[in-house]
Amino acid sequence: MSNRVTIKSIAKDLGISHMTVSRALSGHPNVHNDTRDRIERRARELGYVKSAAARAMRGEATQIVGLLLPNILNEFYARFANAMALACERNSFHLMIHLTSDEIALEQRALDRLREVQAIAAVMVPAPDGGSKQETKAVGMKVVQLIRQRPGLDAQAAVLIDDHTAICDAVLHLAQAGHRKIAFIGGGCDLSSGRDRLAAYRAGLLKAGLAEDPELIHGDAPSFAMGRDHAGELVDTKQATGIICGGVEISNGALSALMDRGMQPGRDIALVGYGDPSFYKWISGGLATVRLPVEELAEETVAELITDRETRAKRGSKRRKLEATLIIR
Amino acid sequence: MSNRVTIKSIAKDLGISHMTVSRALSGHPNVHNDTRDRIERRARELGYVKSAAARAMRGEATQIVGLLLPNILNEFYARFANAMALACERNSFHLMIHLTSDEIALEQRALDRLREVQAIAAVMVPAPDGGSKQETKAVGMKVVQLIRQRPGLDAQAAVLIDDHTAICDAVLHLAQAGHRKIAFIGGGCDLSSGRDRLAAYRAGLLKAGLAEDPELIHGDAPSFAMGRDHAGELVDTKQATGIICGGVEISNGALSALMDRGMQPGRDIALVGYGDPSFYKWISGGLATVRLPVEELAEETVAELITDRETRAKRGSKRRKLEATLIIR
DNA sequence: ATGAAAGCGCTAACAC
DNA sequence: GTGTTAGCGCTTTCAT
Repeated sequence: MSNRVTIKSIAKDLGISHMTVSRALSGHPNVHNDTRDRIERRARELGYVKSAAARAMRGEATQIVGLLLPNILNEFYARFANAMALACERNSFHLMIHLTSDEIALEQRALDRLREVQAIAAVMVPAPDGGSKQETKAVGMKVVQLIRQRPGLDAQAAVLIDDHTAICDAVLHLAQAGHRKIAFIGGGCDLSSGRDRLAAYRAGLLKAGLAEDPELIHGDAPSFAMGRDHAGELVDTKQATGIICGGVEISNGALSALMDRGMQPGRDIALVGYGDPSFYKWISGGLATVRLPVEELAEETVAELITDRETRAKRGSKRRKLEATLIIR
Repeated sequence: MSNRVTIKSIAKDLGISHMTVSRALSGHPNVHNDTRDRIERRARELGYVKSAAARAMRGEATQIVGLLLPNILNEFYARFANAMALACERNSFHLMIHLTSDEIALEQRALDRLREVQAIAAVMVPAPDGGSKQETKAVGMKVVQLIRQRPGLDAQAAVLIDDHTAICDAVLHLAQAGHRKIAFIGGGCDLSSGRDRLAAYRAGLLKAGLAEDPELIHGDAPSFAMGRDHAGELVDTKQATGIICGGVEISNGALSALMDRGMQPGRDIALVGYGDPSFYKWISGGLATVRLPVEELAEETVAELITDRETRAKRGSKRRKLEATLIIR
C-alpha cells in the first residue's frame, strides 16, 4: 500500500531529480526531449497520476463541485443530477453528491465536508428552514441556489424556475373546463418557490373569477407523503374536483393517492402535475402537468460555475429564471 | 481568498503554537482545559474545518467513494445511487458520481480521477468492452463490480443479481398463457449479465417445450433506443406476441415503442419488463416485470466497503448474488 | 502542558 | 537543461 507512484519515486527509479520529473509531466518546456520521453513512458508504465491532495495543498483549485439535493429518486432531481454530471464530465469537474432529505442539519454537514475538500462550488436546493433563522456557512466556495431561495444563505447566484404563467394557466384551464373546487397543494412559505407558486395559483383563481377556499389550499414542507395525504383528504372529504400540484414530490404523491383509490386522472378528477416524468404521458391517456426546463437549468448552472472562473465581474449573473410550460393532455 | 482558516492562523491569532491547536482540535488529552476552550471557541467562530488535502497527504484515508454508472436517469440506477448516497452519508463517506454512458474510455477516465483524489473505493457498473480486451487500471483502491462482471477488470468484489429463476418463470408464465412467439431483448454477450439472462430465457423456452427462434432474440449493447427499436421491429414485422426484457433501459425502451404504437401491454401484447420503476404498476392496469433488489444491492455494496476496512480477510466476500423476483400483474 | 522539527507530493523561485 | 530549497496544512516524534 505504501507504493504510491509519485514524482519522487519515478525520479529515484530513473536516477534523476524529482523536479525534472515534475517539469516533464507538467509540460514545462525546459526538459530535454529524451529525458521527457523516458519519464513519460515510465510514468505511464507505473500508472502515475498527480496527487490531487498535493495540488490542493499548494492552492490549486480542486475542481470539485458539490451538488446538494433533497433526494435523487424524484425524476426531476435525477434528470438534473444526470445533466449536471454530464456537464461536469465535459468540464473536468468532479461531482460530489450529497442528499439532504430536505433537512437543514444534513445540509450544513454536507457543506462542511465540501469545505474540507476545498470544493470550488456548491450547487444546492436549499432545505426549508422552518423559521430557525440559522446562518448557513459556506465560506470559501461559490454557492448556487437552485429552484428555491432561502434568506440567510449567502449564495452568489440563483437558478430559478419561472412557473407563474404555467400555474396560473393551469387554474384557468380547469376553470374553463367547468371546475369550481380547484385545490392547490404546495410547498409552504418557508421557501421562495412555495410562496411564488401559491401566488400564481391565487392569481389564476382571481382571473377565473373564483373565490379562494382555505380548505382547498395546503402548504407544507414538500414531500411525497405530504402530497399523497393532502390529495387523499381533498378527494375523500373536501369534494375537490381539480387539484393543482406545486412541487415535484407533491405531484407524485398526489398521483399515487388517486391511483390507489382507483381514480383515473382526467376521468374521475382533474389533476395537474408538477414536473414531467417520462411516464406522465402514459398515465390514463396522459396527465396534464407543468413541464420544467431541466436540461436548461443544468446548463445555466454549469455556465454559472464556469462564468465565475472566467469573467465573474463582467456579467453580473445573479438570478436567472427559466420558464416552465403548461402541458395539457 | 488567501484567508483560509488553518491551525496556524488560529494559533497566531491566539498567540500560541499551532501544535497546541492541532492537539486541541483532534481531542488529544494533553491540552489545558482553558486553552482547549479558547481554541475550540475561536475555531467555531472562524468556521474552521480540517483540510482534507493535508490529511490525505499524510496518508489518512480520504473517505471518498466513487460510483460509476452508465447514467442516472434510469429509475433503477437512480434508486441505487440514492440508496448508496444515504448509506454513504451514514458512514461519513463522500460519494463522487461519474457517468460513463457505458463507454469504456469515460470509465477509465473516471477511475483515473478517482485515483487522483485517492478514493478508497470505486463501485462500478462495468461498461461493455466490445471485445477490446484493454486492461482496466484501478490500482490503489478497492473495486466493487455491480450487476455485471467484465473480465480483465481486477475487482476485489462483485455484487450481482440472480435473475435466472425470475426470467425463466417469465417465459413459462407467457407460455402458459398461450403465447408461442415469445421474444427476448437482452444486453449482448460482452457482459456476464447479458449471457446469464439469455441463458435463463433459453432455459424457460426449454421447460415450456418451445423451440428457439433466432428472429425473436436480440442482443446488443443495452440502451433505451436499442430496446425501443428492437421491440418495434418485433411487433411490426415478427409477429411476436410476448416480449421479455433483459435490462432496465431495454425495458423502458420497449415499453415506449409499444405505447407509441398505441398498444396496451397486457391487452395487445404481453410485455415482461425488467426493473420495477414505481410507475409500472400504473401502466394499463399494471405491467408484469422482474423486480430487482435495489436497496439490498446498495446495502450489500456498502457493507462490502466497510467490511473491507475492518475484517477484509475474515469473510472472503467475493461475489454476492441477490435474487430478483417476477412480479405478475 | 506546550513547542520545534520533519515529512507527506507537488511546484515556484532560485541556483548552476 | 537540471538540481536544490522552501512551503502549502497537518500530525508524529522528540524535546522541554
